[in-house]
Amino acid sequence: MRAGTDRRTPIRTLLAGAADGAPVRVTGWVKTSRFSKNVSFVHLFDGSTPQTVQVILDVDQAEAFKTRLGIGAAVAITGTWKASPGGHQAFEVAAGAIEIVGDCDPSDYPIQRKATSLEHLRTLAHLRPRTNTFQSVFRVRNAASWHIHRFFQERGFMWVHTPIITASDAEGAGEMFEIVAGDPPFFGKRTFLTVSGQLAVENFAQAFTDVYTFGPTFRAENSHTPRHAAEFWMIEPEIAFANLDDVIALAEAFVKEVTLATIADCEGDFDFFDQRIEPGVKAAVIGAVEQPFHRVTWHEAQKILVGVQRDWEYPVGPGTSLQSEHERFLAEEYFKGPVFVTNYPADQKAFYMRLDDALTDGVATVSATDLLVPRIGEIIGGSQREERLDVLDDRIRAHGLEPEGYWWYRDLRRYGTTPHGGFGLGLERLLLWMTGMKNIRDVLPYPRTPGNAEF
RNA sequence: GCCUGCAUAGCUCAGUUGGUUAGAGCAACGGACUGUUAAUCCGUGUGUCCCUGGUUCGAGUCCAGGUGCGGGCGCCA
Repeated sequence: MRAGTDRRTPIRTLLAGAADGAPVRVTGWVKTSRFSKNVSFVHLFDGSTPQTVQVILDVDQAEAFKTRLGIGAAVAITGTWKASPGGHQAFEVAAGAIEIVGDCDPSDYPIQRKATSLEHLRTLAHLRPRTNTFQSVFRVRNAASWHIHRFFQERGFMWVHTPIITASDAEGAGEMFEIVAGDPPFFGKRTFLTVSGQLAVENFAQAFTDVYTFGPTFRAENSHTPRHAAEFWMIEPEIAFANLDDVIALAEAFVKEVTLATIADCEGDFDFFDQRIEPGVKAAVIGAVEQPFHRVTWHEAQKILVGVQRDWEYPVGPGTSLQSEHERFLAEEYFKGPVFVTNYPADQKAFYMRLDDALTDGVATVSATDLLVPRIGEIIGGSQREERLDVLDDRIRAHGLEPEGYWWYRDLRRYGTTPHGGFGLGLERLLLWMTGMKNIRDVLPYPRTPGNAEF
């Protein structure tokens, strides 16, 4: 019986430099295998790296196990780490003992040793993590999540676990899923799944100064696009004693550092995206974050759009709103990189965004910003918050809401309030941008979209 | 929610103006061969042509409805 410490050596660790001749125990799943008269090869993956490890079988081992070492089989192999005569790897495992831990019949295993469409793999959400693409996607998702926390923690931000269940039924960010448990209602009032932790986290910013949330968020919108999901993960920092410029500076530093650190951690995965998913994406993303992000006011952006000779599907200019086609033009063609659009008309934005002191071209604006990136469009929405109670009340009423319903949010404006702000960033949209993946359903482990919650 | 496209073998697809036994590549399986690398070569099998109804001598093909999936737009992250 093996000792607990001998459970396995991750393939990533082996490839990073195990000693020649060292005894190893490698566990994983068969990626491919080739059998011939003299020597046979089995390639294993275990999720620790995009690379496989090659295992060498002698004639007797091949004869004994060849029918059980097809794609998908779970195996544990003890053997020796030794230099490889083959051209594609420096070292390999010479098999000693071979254990078939879990058989897998290739004739009806849904994952094939060939290219398979992402659409088809969505119907195999339980098995697609074993494919190259999803191995890379979810390693990158993990690395990005880690660097998101690291970015904030290194700067003294406190992670606040804002509630999933909320009674704020008008957070202004979309349709909500209602919780129907209990009759009378379990919580004594109507409750919903959160669409944003922002209102809740603002309170903590007025106590801990720099805070953030990072967790699942829910929208009951009937959206059918590659960029929308009913359940997604959002990062929402909130900072006190801060204005819109501080929020933008934070957002820019955040996107840049998280992106570069994630790519540095997952070089092999990004090489895969670059070669198989979106040619050129790696250099384009790195290039984008090595320069200052552009910045333009909403009114300036409209002037740019009006000056372009183009048949817009939607109108541009004063009184219009930025549509997807306009956002993509600004990020992809005009600025050719990430761009912050600021100071949107007040009637286009949520009630909690701070009203600017002066009108622009006769239009009331708010200290809000969206970060637009090529291919994706908006990945960040943020603002300075309205800290003046009388203005906030006017804005709440202007949105057809009742100030009384926001009594605790309003309280913050009465007791030692500060100028403050923050932003929300969709994790999946950041991942789409970094990796070149095209559909949000392919960067969520088990995507929830209208009509789809099978897994 | 609006608009639009698609549905044929395990997967990706072709299938002509409606015509008789519906095809290819890959995968799988069998064999040969090879320190192989998405190996290569030879061979083998594979179908509720999404469902229901209609038109027709005859429907994978045309029509209607339904179902499923994708894409564009809106909402937003």
